[in-house]
Parts: sequence; C-alpha cells; structure tokens
Amino acid sequence: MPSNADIAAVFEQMAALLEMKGEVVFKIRAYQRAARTIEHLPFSIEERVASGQPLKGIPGIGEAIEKKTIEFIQTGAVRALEELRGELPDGVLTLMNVPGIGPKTAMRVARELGVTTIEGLEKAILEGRMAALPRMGEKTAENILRHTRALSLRTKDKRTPIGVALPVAEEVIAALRDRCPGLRKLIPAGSLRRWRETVGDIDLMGAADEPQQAIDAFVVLPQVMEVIGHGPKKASAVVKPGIQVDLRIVEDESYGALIQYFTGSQQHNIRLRDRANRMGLSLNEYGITDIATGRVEEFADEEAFYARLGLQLMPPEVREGVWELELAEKRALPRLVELGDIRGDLHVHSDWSDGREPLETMVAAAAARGYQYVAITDHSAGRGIANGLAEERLRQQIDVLRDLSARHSIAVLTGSEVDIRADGTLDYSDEMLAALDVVVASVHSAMGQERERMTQRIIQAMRHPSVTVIGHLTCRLLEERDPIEVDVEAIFQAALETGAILEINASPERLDLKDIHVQRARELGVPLVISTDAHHSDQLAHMRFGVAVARRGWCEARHILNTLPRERFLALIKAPKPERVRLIKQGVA
DNA sequence: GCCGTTTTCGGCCCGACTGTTTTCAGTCG
Repeated sequence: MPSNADIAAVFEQMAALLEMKGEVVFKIRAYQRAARTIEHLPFSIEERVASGQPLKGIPGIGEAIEKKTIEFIQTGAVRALEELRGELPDGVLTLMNVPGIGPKTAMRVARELGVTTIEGLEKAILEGRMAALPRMGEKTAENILRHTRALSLRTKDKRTPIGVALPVAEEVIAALRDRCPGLRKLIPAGSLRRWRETVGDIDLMGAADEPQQAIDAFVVLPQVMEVIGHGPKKASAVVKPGIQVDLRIVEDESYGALIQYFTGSQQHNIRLRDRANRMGLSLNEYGITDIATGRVEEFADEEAFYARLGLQLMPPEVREGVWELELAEKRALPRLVELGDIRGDLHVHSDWSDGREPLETMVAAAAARGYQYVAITDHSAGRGIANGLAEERLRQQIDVLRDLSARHSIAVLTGSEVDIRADGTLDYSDEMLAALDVVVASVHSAMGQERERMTQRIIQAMRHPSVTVIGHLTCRLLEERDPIEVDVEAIFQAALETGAILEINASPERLDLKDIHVQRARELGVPLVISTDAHHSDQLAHMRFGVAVARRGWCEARHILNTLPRERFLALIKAPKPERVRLIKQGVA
C-alpha cells in the first residue's frame, strides 16, 4: 500500500538519476514537478487508482507518469527506474544527500574517484583527491567535508517542526528590527509563511532603503552561529539552535513581488510563471516584465501583483500549486477560518493531572483570550504516569469547576481526556462519562496494534454515547514518533455515522489531524474542532498552529464547530448523538 | 514528460551566490 510520499519518492529518484545521465532538463523537471504535486495532494493516489478514477487532470501528471504510478502501485516497482539504477554507479543518490553535492558532482566523484559512500567521500577529501578534480578546489572540498560531518547528525531532508522554527524566526526578526531602524518590513516567507508542519529552513524577507545595511546587521546577530553566504541583497546563516536562515532585503517598491516569490510554493510559482508567459509576461522577485517591451512593473504588495495576473489574492496556506490558481481566477476562493473565529478550547489540562498550572489559572487564561467556553480535560485513571484522575477525584473536580464557572463569564465545561483502552473500552464507568460535558477519547497505549484492530478500537469508542471528540487521532509526534496504523477513511465514515467529532490537535508537536486529513474530512462533511491540548496557560496560544492546519485543509469557519457561539455549541454537544448527526448533516455551523 | 483562449509541436521560471574562473558551471531555492 504505497503512500503518496512513497510514489513521490519514486519520481524524485527518477528525476535525480535522469539528471545525472544528462537527460534534457525539461524531462527532469516534469518528474520533479509530478513528485512534489503528488506529495501534497489532499487524497490518496492509491485509493484513487483503486476506484478507477484517472490521474490525468492532476497538474503535472500525464500519460507516462500515470502509467508508471499504476505500475508502482500494482508491482511495487517501476521498471524504468530499476533500469536507470542499473546504468549508474551505486550510491550516487547517497552522495546527493550532501548539501553542495548535486548530480554533476555526484557523478564525477563516483566515476573519477570511484567513491560512492559518505565515508569514502570524506577520505577522498582528506587525501586531497577531491580538490584535485578540475573546477573543484580547496574551499569547495572543505565545505563539502563540513557538510558530511554535519550529516552524520542530521540528514539534508531532516526538517524542523514549525513549533520550533516559528519562535526562532520571530526572535531573529525582533533582534534585527532592534538593530536596524531603517528596516521597514520583515516577515517569514517560504514554508513557514505557508504554515507547513515542518520547514527545511527559515526564509525572511524584508524591505529597507539600504538593503545592504540590514544584510550586514544580520550576519553579526548574536543568534548567528555560522555565516554560509553574504552578498549585498541576500545572506544565509545557521542560527541557534542549528536552523538555516536565509534573509533577502529589497527596496519598498518591489516588496510585494519579493514576498510573493519567496512564499512559493515552488509548484505554485512554476504554475504562476506558466500563466504569466501565456500573457506575454515574465515574473521575478523584483516585479513583472512585459516580454515584448521589456518594461518592468513593480509591486509594493502581493494583492496588486496577483491582480496584474488576473488572480484573486491567495492565502499562503493554499499556495501548494494544485488547484488554487483555477479558483483564484474565478474569484471563488473560500474565506478560510481565522484565529479570531475560535470561541473556545476543548482540550485543556491542569495540575490535577499532568498539566503545570491550577484550574483557576487555565480558566482565567482562556477567558483572557476572549473565549466563550473552555473544557477542562485532565487524564483518566489509567494514565498513572500522567497522574490520571480516579473517579472520586474527577467528581471533586466537577464541583470545583461548577464553582469556577459561576465566578467567570466564560462557560467552564467539565470533561476528561479518557483513554481508549487496547480493547476499545473506555477508562471510566458509563455513569462517570455521562456526568461530563465533554469527553475527549484518545489512544495513549498499545500503539503498535495492527491497522484493522486499531481502527475498530477507535470506532468502538466513537460509538459510545458519551464520547464527544476523538483526540489526536494518529498519535504521531512530529519528527519523533510515527503515526499509528489506522484506516483514516473508515474513521471519517464512522464520524459521520456516530456524530463523534474529530480533533485537530494544535500542539505543534502533534498537529494531528494533519492538513491532508483535514482536507479530506472537510470534503466529507466530518465534524471538526481545533483544540490545543494545553498543559500550561502559555500553550493556549498554540491555537494558531491548529488554525493554520485547518486553513491548509481549506476549512472555513463553518467547518470548525468551536467557532460556534456558546449557546449553539452547548446545544450541539449536549444533544444525544443521533440528534447531533442530524444537526451536523444540516450544516449546523 | 507535460501542455494548449496564440500552439497536438515547440516551447518549457528565474536569479543569487560561490568558487573557480577571466566568462562561467554548479547548486540552491
């Protein structure tokens, strides 16, 4: 059962090997483009093929790539790829993992030095054989050596979770603004601005009268550990704790074109350029050039830039190069859900279990965010390690919360994050669960169960009359723990049937559901909430990450139930489940 | 290999930086 990522990897490798062979660049790009498109599709290619739907129509996928995709799904291999592998030296793909080594260098190193491993490469550099190659030199060899050494700790495609990268970006921005009064604008661009769950590096874009001053100030910031490149308009550096930051500064007039260009995605830009070409225009980061006259138009903001191309401004979160251009042309983009639409948080811990602050603090912080409701959901009894609450303590907590609710304008909902046990039963009695306003049921144990059993386990919990929400469905921890094996499509169907709501867990370590799941859930009409799983009042601010995931799934406020005002939200979660199913089908939000 | 409100053939995104070169190739995004 190949995932979209597996299929994308096949075409990435095709592209890399064709590039080494010296194939025409356009063929290479076609494979790269297909790979990246497939990686970001909101549906499973494997399922689409199984249901007999064509792949043609997906941008960048034509006859040849469709055939190879089907071949891969059916046989687990692609003959053309195997043949290419046979023609080229073993290990060249490994060498290409080293930053600074592209296809040309990888081939020369393999052919002329007989080196096909990272260890062999390091040896060749230390012995001076690398620098002796034509158009190679001491500095190039030295740089590559530095990268191979870093590689033993981190690979080229090791990505940083957005929850780590965004605060780093914000810190650098603040520091640079502080030292550079002439800096008029400065924002994160790239995958960070598109709110991808992980980023490869941090792109910062700005506008200033004297770009060079800002660039020079950047490379000497205390956060900078190592300067990689430093020119008049652009610099790259590694900042603490080891993330690469690329900074570009232009003058005000071309700021719109700059941020458009560097927000990407690459696929989005390639499609945009394609469109511009057909209009007789050429795009770059400084503006739009009329090819016939050579006249350059500059744009101070993105809206005007897109308008010149006949397009509605697209939120960065949807710029993945799949279907947004068609909708922007028809001015049919949805108004995506915003942080300000959120009326409550439904997954919050306190120091009664493994949270770090008292109930009072958490409730006051939720009220201070302007929420109309908040649910306290400490762990259930079975979570010994998280100081889960025995039923008696939970009953005490309910009393305390009733009292708190009376003293605050915010509605304080009683709740629990109850374990779904390995056999699909829940960790409290039915009477206990029925006494709660909000029951978030989550898997925390026996995560290695096989797919069918895990799926049935979760569906059994969804059918329980008192279960309101399923928490962090796939249990993944970004770059730390793989998701559990679960049939997400079956879970979505069960959600529609049972009225169980699915959580978008906004904790930046989780982001679970993830963007493409949310996109699919939205298409099916599956009810969703966004919750922070906060263990500290500061973490209520993680809501922004969850909202971003929903936006990447093209959700409007009506798709997210905790955008509902208090009375309607309470009516919904207190309705018996069959009634809730009916309300949700009507489009309650 | 993909694609078409100029085209089913002939195009295909564009520039910065580095290191090695005296005009440019390779890599990256």
